[in-house]
Amino acid sequence: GSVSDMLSRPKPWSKLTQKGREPFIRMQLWLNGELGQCVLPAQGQQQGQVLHSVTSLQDSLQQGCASSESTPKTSASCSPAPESPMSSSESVKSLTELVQQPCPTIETSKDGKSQEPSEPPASESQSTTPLPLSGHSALSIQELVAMSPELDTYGITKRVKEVLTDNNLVWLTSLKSSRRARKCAPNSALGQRLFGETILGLTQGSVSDLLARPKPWHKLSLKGREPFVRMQLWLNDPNNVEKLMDMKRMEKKAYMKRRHSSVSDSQSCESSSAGIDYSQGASPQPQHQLKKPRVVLAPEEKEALKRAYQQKPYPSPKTIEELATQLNLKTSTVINWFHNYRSRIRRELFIEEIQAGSQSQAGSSDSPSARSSRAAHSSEGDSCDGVDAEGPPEGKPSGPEADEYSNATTKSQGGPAESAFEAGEEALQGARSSEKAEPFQAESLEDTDDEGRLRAPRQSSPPASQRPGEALETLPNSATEGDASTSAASTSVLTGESSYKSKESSEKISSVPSTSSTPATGSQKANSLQSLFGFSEAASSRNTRDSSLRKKKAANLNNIIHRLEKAASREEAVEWEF
DNA sequence: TTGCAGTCAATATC
DNA sequence: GATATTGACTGCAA
Repeated sequence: GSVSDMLSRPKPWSKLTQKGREPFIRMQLWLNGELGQCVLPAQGQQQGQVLHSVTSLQDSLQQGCASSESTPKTSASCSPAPESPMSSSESVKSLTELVQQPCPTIETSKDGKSQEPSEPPASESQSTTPLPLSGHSALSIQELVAMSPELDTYGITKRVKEVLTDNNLVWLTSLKSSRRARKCAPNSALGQRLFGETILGLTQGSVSDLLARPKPWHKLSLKGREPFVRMQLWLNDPNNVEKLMDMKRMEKKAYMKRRHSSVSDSQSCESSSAGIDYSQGASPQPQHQLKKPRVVLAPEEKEALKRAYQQKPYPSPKTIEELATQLNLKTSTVINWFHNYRSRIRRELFIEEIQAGSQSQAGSSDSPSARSSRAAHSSEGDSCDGVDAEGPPEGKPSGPEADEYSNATTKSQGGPAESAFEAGEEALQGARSSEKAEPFQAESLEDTDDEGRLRAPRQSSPPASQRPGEALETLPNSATEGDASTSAASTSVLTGESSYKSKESSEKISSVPSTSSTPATGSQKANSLQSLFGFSEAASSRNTRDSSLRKKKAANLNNIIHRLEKAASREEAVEWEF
């Protein structure tokens, strides 16, 4: 079915995602008949710029089949060529790299009209993929990732941002507040988009996210590490900026050319139905109709979801349904929201930790990644992980950080106990008096049929006293009413202090060995990688207590609830309440 | 089945 | 117009 659809209704190259391009690459490979010849021709100046990657790509291709790690199921259909004897990742790279290579000769439109000119920036930018693999062409990016030492993800992104901003390639939020910075921003900044497309193979949004909220190395999967390895390689490339500048110039040139041609050909373009120019921003009507409108949650809905999250980071399906019903949202939307929120909160916490750490360790290039790694070798008592693992001394007051869980989790919702629901306090003042008697309880959604706890009319913003989830704020007060076993848990959940030994802690502990064992010591490749990446690692692991406390609290809250709930669901699901 | 990692892409924000 | 945000999706693992 997919094949039929693809053959009858191919999407233009410029509209295809990397994954979507894969089948066309495969078809092209198949059409070429010989994988070694399937290196897609680079155009003009781009060719030189992609020389390295093309060379390595050819190396890879000549090894054999261009299978894809991401699509192992289809690798059999790829080509009869044998798998590379060197390593599977060689062939893995080939297609992955291919997808990022220019493909001007591939015509995906049915009428044979090349789509390439329709969006030169995309195709051209992708054409370059100037992975500085020179000297390492035998290594695929996956190999590099797999064998790379632990990288300082935060440091890398910091340096990338510095390099880009120093060269006026991008301008970042941190600079936005400065008018001077805005003035300094180039008129046509190269930006995250081109950097992402050419260097990382990611979209602008992903790049932005990645640069702003890098995850620690030890928490990244192999795939997740890839962009950082690419960034590191790019940083190591002495001509990185020049290449990007060239790219920028080419893109601008192509843009001007396209614009010029589009103006002169506007008539024909408009009249062309088959060759609809998808990339011109004039999305075709049929496609537009097929598009699902993006769901945008209203602030009150978000608030309600956040409150629900604070009660139950891992709501049961029934709770989700209740939430969806009462917020008039799709169940999948609520599910997605919880997934995304949990995921993003974890990253927020990491960033906070970094920032707190960097503040207390000015001038240090330390990173949580590095810290966690060091902690594996350091004494438990004072190391970051040791602290994390052990948590704060029992009963030790958290002091001013008591409300940082919420700051980390919702940025504005106060602490888990008294301050846990301070967000929107003013708007909710009335609610407290009027509806306090009927607090929202996530669990109660499951156990009762109470209505009116979450009223979030999608069309209009309700008055303060009727805002959805408002009654949630009273929930913590009821949380200590559980039985003895739950009481302790609830208390810890509410205070965010005790019982810190949470999943997060154990996760971190378990992650330590993995990070410390990343490189294969003694391996020549590993050694060369060490020199290749040349990352610096600071030696300090002190003063991470404050930042780790935040992390502890949030992790504690989220995971204790989840674990206890799971345990409870096995035994006394009905009685379990917070 | 559930949760997560990673990512895209539409949209909001600056 | 560039960047930030975020809902949705895919693939994977437990």
